[in-house]
Amino acid sequence: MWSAFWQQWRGLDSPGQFRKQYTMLDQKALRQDPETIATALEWRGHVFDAGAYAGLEARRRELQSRTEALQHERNERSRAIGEAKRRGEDIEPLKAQVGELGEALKNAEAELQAVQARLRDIQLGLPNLPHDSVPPGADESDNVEIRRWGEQPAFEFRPRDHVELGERLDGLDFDAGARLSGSRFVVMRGQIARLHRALAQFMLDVHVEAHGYTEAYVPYLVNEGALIGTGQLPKFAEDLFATEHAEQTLHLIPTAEVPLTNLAAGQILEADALPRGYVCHSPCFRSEAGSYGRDTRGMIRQHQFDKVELVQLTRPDDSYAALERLTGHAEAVLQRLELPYRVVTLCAGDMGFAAAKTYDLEVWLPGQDTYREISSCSNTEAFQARRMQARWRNPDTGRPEPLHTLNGSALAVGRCLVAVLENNQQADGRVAVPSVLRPYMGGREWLEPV
RNA sequence: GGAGAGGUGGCAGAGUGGUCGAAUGCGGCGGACUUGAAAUCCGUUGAGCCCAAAGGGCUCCGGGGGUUCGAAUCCCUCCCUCUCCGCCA
Repeated sequence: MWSAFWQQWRGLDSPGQFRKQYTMLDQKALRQDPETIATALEWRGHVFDAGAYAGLEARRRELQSRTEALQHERNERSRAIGEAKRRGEDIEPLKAQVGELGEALKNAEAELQAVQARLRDIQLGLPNLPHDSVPPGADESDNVEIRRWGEQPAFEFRPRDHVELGERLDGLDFDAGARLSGSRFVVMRGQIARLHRALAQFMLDVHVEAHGYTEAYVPYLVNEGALIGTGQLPKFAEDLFATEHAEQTLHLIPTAEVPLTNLAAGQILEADALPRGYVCHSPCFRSEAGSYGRDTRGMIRQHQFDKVELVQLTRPDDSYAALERLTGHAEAVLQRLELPYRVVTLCAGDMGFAAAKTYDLEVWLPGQDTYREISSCSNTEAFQARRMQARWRNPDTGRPEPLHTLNGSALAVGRCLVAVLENNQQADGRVAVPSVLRPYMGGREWLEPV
């Protein structure tokens, strides 16, 4: 897998360069204070053997010094041969001397490479460090609700869930999805398909026109380099759908965050180019390995779903303010749709691999009588930026430094459709079209049972 | 898919075995000249890593491998781009 990956990653390639690349945590910190890092990682439930790492790191340092000394000697001697040759002297004795050097150098280089590969593997497997403001905890139950918005609708009847509503509206067909592709696929038709499209269009327009994001259209198949950059690989390959094409592996994107964030890969952006924001509507493909039996009913958890994704690139000192803004942009969509929701700060143990801090937006679903995740907004700080070499030129130092990347769903279109159906249902089975969506629905105010 | 050409620093573009991290031009930055600007002239201008106090060293000319004392330069292979033909939305 690795050789193919390196080949695919252009510009981020040489042995000299990959030393610093594809690490998520700061190399210097890892080197200088692995114990502290181990403690911080423990906090989010990851075991890191600091002692073993420090040992490997010491070995690397020794090997690198030795290798570079040998390279230096080779360069010197080769240069001397060149000069002797130009002067017309006999170079055979000189050549014999260097011959022995070659073997030692070859061995040193091979050893160094092996150690570097091991270090890289460890580094790539380490999750991000939680930010100081992240609450401790092991799982979902330790997440902290920080605010609620909107009123949960009071029904004078037993509210139906979206599966039932979708059936009565003749627009959600899970059987057809299963016949075509298998479980966790759905076919939408008619007024529901249109509502789905309206939601995506509406969200795009809000983010472009009101929030200033740049709209993007991206590939839905990406190479392994991109997935390493954002942190899906090497650890979470089983969550992805893979394709083989022309002897290279491409994966279906699990989120537009992957292509969008990787737009900055290998780049050095000028300070005045930040912050930069992208919005993209795309399908997302997830194998949902390990979630057997969970959310099997309805379209809460599908192999394929649409999402409008926000990505921001910021200066490091601005990323936490940007996280608040970005979360607000996602909330704005729910507010305009008049859907009740709450905001939750994920605890250290519940955060995704790349995140330093995450807010989840959970929308009220009457059919389930609970709040369900509809958006996840994260600051990954420099984690992804280091892996993909996304940098900015810091005017204070004049040097290229990793920038910060953020991402958030705004929103998951399928789950949003579910929320609209369930929250806006009437006793007679009709569903009110939120007023902001009516222009996208040909002025239509109601979805009517067929 | 077939035939051909090519991938070099922010861009353009030289370099076909040795002192090349790389000519030259443009762009950028600093300075001179100018009331200011333009023009002109001078200087400067890639990234990463190692040891480190200064300083020294290593790596990178699409990726990987090979030949060689020595590779941007030769060989193999993969990827990408362009032109023509075919096909197609």
